[in-house]
Amino acid sequence: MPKSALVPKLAPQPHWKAFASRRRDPASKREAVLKTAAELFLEKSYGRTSLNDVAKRLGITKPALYHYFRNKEEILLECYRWGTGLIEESLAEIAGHCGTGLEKVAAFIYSYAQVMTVNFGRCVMRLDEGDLSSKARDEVRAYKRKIDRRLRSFIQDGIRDGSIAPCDPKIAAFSIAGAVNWMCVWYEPAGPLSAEEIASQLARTLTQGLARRKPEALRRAAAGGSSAD
Amino acid sequence: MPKSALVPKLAPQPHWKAFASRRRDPASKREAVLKTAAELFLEKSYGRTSLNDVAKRLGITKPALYHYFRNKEEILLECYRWGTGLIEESLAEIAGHCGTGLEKVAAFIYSYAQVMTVNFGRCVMRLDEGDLSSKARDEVRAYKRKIDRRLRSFIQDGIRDGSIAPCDPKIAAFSIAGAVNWMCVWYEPAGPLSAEEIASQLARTLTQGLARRKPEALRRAAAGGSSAD
DNA sequence: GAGTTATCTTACCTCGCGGTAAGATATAGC
DNA sequence: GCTATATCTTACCGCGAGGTAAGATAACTC
Repeated sequence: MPKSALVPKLAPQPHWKAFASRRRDPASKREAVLKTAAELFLEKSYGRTSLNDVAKRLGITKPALYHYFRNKEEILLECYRWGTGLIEESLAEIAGHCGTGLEKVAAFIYSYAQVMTVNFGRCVMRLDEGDLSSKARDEVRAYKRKIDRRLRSFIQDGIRDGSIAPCDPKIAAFSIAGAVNWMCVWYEPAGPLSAEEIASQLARTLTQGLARRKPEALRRAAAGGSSAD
Repeated sequence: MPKSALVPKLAPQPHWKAFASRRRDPASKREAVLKTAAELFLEKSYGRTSLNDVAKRLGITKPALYHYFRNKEEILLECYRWGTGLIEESLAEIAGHCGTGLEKVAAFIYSYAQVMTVNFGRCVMRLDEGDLSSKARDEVRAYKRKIDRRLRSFIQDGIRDGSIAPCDPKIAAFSIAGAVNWMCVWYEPAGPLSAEEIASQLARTLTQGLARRKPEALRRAAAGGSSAD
């Protein structure tokens, strides 16, 4: 199904159909609500997105939404949960890999960057936690802290095994997270850069730095930096 | 909520006094409004900060604010302008320095990070542009693009003069900007890390990378990196 | 096909926001 | 002091938001 070249492309098509009929299929309708809500939250922010906006894009009316969610905040929280689920997945994958700390950090950057190209993933880092109730906010924060701890531990591993230069793991982790999270702001799916391209460039720049390296140092790092042991 | 008695510490002291008397001093009162507004915008976001909140913290009532600003958005825009002014200052300073592209990038990171520890500076990168009218948004965006172009040109200089490894300047600039901008989220003035400490660590990590370098490569880079002492 | 139930709509409520009108009050100039 | 003016307050308006009540209607079950 080719995208019509003339239409600005942001224009809606697919999961509107979820509500085309009144057939009983709560699961997929709930999902449709969530996806359009995530879209709108990213376009206009949570605060400026009304439930009427969400309903209109789905071709229904506001009160219908209340058959699938208790209130507006629950929609937001579910977006967060879906997104953190995605991150969890890709993080679990890395945990399996063994290698130097530096390798694990690079893998982290790579897969985390990919998640930041998916709407639910973007929601996690781009939407404002302040819109959540304090209970839900605690849940999300706990999750984010978990991610942060993991990244820091990779960095500490790297310092220990000699693949990473001594540094403050806290600041290093924040700078990596910041660089990748910033994708939420500038990345556009329709843009010229593919997710993989960005992910690998980010991983390289952040681990190797901007500064030019001597060829042998480069070779060493590319090999995994583990040749010293 | 009980507030006046045992407020945490971020709680206000100084420029509340600006409105203690009704002496005619519009300039400093306007500034006081701006500073408390910036504070609140960072604490609760623009959308969740009502003009009543601002007024209350200043010890006055909402309509009094309209003697100093035409509307809420003007307050926000002035916060942006103040912040971009700060960035402009520190950027102009760097433009004077000559050196390798890498050195200029390091200097950029260092001083930009410092701006991100000041409330008005934080406003520029942390507040949501979507809250501005389209005209004001264009103004702010143009300014941000200017900063981005400048950073990219430093990177391109570095690639040309050999101090920076070949890379996509766009992605490199975004990753640097992201890492530093992220400070807006996690930095706390009362925290254990000083602004200088963070700034120099960021400059080092981003230019040199996480990966350990061979001594000679390190020496070479250190000879060209003025900000990492 | 009839009854039941999930689904969705129309109409409405309340609340807090940004913003305004009009009046009170202190300051500044003489 | 007296006046004029800048400053600030009390009272209010309209709007759009999130959310609810109650009824219409389509889809399933038997």
